[in-house]
Amino acid sequence: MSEIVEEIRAGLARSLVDAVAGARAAGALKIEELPDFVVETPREKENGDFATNLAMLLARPARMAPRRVAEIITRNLSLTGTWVERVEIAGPGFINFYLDPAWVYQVLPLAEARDGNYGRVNIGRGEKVQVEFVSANPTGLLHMGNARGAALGDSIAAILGFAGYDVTREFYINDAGNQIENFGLSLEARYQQLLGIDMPVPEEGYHGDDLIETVKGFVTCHGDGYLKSSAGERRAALVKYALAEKLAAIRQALADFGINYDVWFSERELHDSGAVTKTLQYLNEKGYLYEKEGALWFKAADFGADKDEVVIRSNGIPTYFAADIAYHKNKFERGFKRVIDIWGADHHGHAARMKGAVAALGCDPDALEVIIMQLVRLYRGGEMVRMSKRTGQYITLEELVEEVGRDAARYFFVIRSADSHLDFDLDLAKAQTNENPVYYIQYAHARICSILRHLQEQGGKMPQPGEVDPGLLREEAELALIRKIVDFPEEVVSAARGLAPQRIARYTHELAGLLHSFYNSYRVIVPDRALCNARLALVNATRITLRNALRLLGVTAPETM
RNA sequence: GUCCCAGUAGCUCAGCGGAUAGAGCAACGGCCUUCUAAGCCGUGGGCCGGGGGUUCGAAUCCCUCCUGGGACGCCA
Repeated sequence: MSEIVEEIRAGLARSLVDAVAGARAAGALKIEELPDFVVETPREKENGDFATNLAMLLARPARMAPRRVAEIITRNLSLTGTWVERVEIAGPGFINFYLDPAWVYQVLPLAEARDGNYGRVNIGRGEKVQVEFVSANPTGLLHMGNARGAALGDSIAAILGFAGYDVTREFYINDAGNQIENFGLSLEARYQQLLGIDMPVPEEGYHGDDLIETVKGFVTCHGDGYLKSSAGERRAALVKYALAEKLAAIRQALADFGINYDVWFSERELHDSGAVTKTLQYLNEKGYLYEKEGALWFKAADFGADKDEVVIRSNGIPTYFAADIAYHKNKFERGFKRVIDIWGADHHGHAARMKGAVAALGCDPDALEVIIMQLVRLYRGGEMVRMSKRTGQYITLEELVEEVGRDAARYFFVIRSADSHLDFDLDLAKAQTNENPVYYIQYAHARICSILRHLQEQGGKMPQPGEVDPGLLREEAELALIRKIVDFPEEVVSAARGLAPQRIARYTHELAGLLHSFYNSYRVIVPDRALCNARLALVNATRITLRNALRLLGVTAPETM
């Protein structure tokens, strides 16, 4: 069974195409080709259940007034065997379709039958997509930017999966390069300090207190033995130990945040396997590299970027960019048709050059989609919480989850589009009041579960599909709720197309609102057995939809609160 | 200086080519002998930053200017 709205929409579109063809054959419309029209749901329900702009688009090519075109189309329209009861021409030339109100009732048995899969669509057709997100330096703990990226990335991946894509979640471990050098120097300084030797943490190093703890652990394992080693050996040992620890901590923090990756990809391995060198060789053979001032540059500007970028420094060490090119080559070699990277706003200059590199590799640059995520600002008590990564003064993901809870954190991070700066109000996220949208939504789910529990306590049973007559649901609040449930698969499509979890976040809030409205006006468990069954089917479908939508956001749907 | 993002109700933001621009919060007034009041109902509230253009139609697309944030490294 296909999705309800889509089926009707497709049916109407077909009828419209036939109508235009008929009118053209009869000589009533003189047009060359069919414009790209839409069948959409009007905002105002007085304008029908569906509407099309077809007549307005045909007005110019047909050299006729839009309403006149609409008349011709409607006269040629065949709607037998559809839900359409009435067609009207309105406004500047819209054709509005009014359906038999019963069309929405189909969703109740559908949602119940599909259960956890209600809302699942198949626009992806099994296409392989990779979502790479967070990819934080394994030199410290996760900060708010990482946290937002985590929530966004996981939710986008979940939505794409629900929309029929074959999704791989991937974390790129930056375990090579300059910051690892700095990391080593910082660890070394802490090591010496702990053992009574004065050595400052370098200016460019990592100043967070967490490194002191890490090194304490190292000392517990290895003692002061490395004081006598060469600096290189000492740093290597410290880095190896600390990387393993930090990575484990990051993994744990993400798992506690409800996020599990399919692949953890090491940058180090790209270097060790020779992939970086090979990729550069390839680009060089193609003539996309050149030397300047002792360094090797990639001609990014030839591929639409604003400037070229260094791939090998004059000291002979490849840059992060070089490794990233090799990484993306590897991604496409693994067969991903779409590669989605989620980066912080501070990397945005890098996006055009990376796409350029993808093009230079002979891949379609549009297959790489870079989502640039704007900054997060934390507020507490109405004041902005100041943070500095350099000094290590920042709130970590663990601390955030501990303070506001996982569900609130996940929800707040996806409520805004990635494009927008996010003001995260810690007090609001913690509030157990109606101001807090997370509780509002979860409460709707818990309320339904409470009704179902109540039913059970009274010895009642959920109705079998044959025992439900949805036609009994005629109240405004009931119809609005059903209509919203019907919309869910469409929302999934929009969210997947736009890589926009905020649409789902919004949807859950609207659906919860309609449930609360209904709940306050009508009782579900009523003596009228038939009405009771219909309403049970309604709230159960709401429960399923709410739970499925929340799952896409990584937010739990509690049964009691 | 160049590039990116944003500018819509008092505040935080949706809407991104369609009909009378929406939601939450805040403000004000109501609703619990009821399946959870962490809830509901009602009331106000807007030159969609300014100016041009494209279009039958613009908050939405184009140009330009203004304001705020960010990026412009042989860091990642």
